[in-house]
Amino acid sequence: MPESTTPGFVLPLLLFAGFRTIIDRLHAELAEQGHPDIRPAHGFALQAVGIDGATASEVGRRLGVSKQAAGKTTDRLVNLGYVERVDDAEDGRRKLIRLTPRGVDVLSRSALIFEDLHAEWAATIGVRQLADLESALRAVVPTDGFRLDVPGWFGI
Amino acid sequence: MPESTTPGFVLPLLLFAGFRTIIDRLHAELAEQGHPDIRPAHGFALQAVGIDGATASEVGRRLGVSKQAAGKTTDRLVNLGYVERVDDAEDGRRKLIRLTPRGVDVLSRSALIFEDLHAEWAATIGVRQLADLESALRAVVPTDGFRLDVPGWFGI
DNA sequence: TAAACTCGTCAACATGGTTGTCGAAACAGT
DNA sequence: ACTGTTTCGACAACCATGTTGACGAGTTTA
Repeated sequence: MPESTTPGFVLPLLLFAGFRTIIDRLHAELAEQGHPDIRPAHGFALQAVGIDGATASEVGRRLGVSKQAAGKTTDRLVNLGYVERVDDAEDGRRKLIRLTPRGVDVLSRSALIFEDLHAEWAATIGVRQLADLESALRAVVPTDGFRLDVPGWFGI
Repeated sequence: MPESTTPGFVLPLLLFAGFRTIIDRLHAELAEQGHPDIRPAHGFALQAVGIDGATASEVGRRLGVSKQAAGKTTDRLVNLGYVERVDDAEDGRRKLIRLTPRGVDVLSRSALIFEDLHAEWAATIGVRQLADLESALRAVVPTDGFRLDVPGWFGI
């Protein structure tokens, strides 16, 4: 029995490196496809806004940050042309954040790129191995961290 | 053919969730063991300083950030008592950053906690499955260093 | 010796987060 | 119908972590 034990600190580094690899490739692709200014945090925020739109408070709740932080990220996304704020006719306090066509475009492009990257990983390590990797991760991460399964990601 | 394909965007979320799970548990443990003020970015920086010490420029290079950013992180670590700056007798420009005993303590505690968490994962998904997960990740991540230059996006 | 490089630091700024506060609007209970 | 509570978005101050650009001082090199 070889006992080739990996030091424990390597595991988080590998997980982080895997995440970074995918996200960096995604944003390199997006930059080439006409979205050079989008940043990872923007992607998460757009996903939280979703196809149906949401208020800043709701976005904050979905992302697990304060409504003020969500408001500031929204400011940047408005500035970049990815979302817009619309007054809610039924509730004078609310302002609905809605994806612009450009926002929808970046989300649908992201979905395609994610599929490509997923397929690339499958080609590198094997379809079965990738499925095993995913199911192993599902088993060890707490399930509550996953409200980000936004339908708007492929949807359109 | 079942084709129960996971959507591509789930993979990075799983990787990120796995990383976050480990790092959050690490810091909860460290807080209980007398290091409540240490943050993930500090851990990476202390690791880059290492037992032999390093200059700010060298730490920046190891972490993939500017020397100015490394200097600022060093300021915070000095403030928290984890490192100290020592003038280099041989080179008047340099100031060696060295771990204090407290800095060594947090690194060795972290190593133990990482081993515990690794063993926990092994118990949950199986030793073999964990080894497969690690070797799959090694196959898909580029072998060069890890860049940590995106502030704020995993709670650092 | 003069030029070029390297070191640490200062300054200004961007990003993404936090708390606290506050007015306006909506809601709930008497 | 009035009143107290809650929620919404916004403002302000602040923190942590990054970035460039500049610069004096020390070291290396041609």
